[in-house]
Amino acid sequence: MIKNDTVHLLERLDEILMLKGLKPTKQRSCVYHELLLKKDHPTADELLIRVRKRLPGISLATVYNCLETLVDCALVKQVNVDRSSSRYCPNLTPHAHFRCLKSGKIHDLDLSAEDLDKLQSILPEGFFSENFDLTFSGTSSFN
Amino acid sequence: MIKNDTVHLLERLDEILMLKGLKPTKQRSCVYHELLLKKDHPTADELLIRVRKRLPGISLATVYNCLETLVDCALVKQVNVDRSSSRYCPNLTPHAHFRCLKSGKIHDLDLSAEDLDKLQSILPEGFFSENFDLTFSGTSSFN
DNA sequence: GCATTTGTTTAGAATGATTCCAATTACAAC
DNA sequence: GTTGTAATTGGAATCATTCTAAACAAATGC
Repeated sequence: MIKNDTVHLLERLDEILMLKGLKPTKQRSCVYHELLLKKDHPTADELLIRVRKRLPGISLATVYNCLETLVDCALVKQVNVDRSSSRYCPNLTPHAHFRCLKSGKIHDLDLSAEDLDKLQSILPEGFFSENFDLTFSGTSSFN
Repeated sequence: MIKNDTVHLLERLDEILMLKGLKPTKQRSCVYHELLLKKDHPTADELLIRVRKRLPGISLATVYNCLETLVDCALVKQVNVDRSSSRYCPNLTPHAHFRCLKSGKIHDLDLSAEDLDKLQSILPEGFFSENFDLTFSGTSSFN
């Protein structure tokens, strides 16, 4: 059975950091922990406020640094919608985003293997995609 | 037969502006014209340089204003990839974007009705999309 | 144990894209 | 022609993010 809970993910962070020659600091751990706790899509500012409950002295620059590290470690995805602040998301399963124009909320839409095939099939010859970014906007009944 | 050339599109701009109670100015016309001339995906800066060949006195603020108006008139799409400068695109047919990680170029990928259906089919119940934004990144043999 | 090294965090300054603002300018209607 | 309204302009302001230099912390070698 695959352990997939917060504790396990936090351990995994430390392992990955070590492997990359980076240090497992409490700032990195807390930023990641806070992201895992509430899987909405917070901005760096919002995350700063949450993380400061545990680490009152942490700075915004550090939150940005930690997030950059987490993205480099492929533990977190950076979500950019329009030109507003980047949002960060610990959901690593392939998914699209849906932005509700009424509530402003961003929902994850998990994608099946079939969905992924559909997306791949859109690519014409000569284009090789490593990554994609799919964001719908409209209205959702799940606010 | 549908007239679809630059002249026609420029006339259409003026009509749409009039209908919206906005004025058909030479700045708006030139910015749109320049976008139609070379269908790459210029940023506001790049467009400023091009437009200044005809309208040497135009300011960056005006280029931004004109682009905003064009986007409001649904004649131009604003393309945001990551957090870099917005790019502007006069291609109104439904399409996705492909960013080549080698050349940095952005290619339009035109989408068939079938492709659009595939995208729609990704949406779960309760989500109603008015708009989508699909950007692939990877490598392309068309540089 | 203590000094050294190296990576990390911090606060504040700097940057870059975009928007705002107040003053002109350009038309259009009277 | 004067008046009114919207558009343009240049520069200032804003916002998110990155940079910088100094302080800090943890690991290593002595």
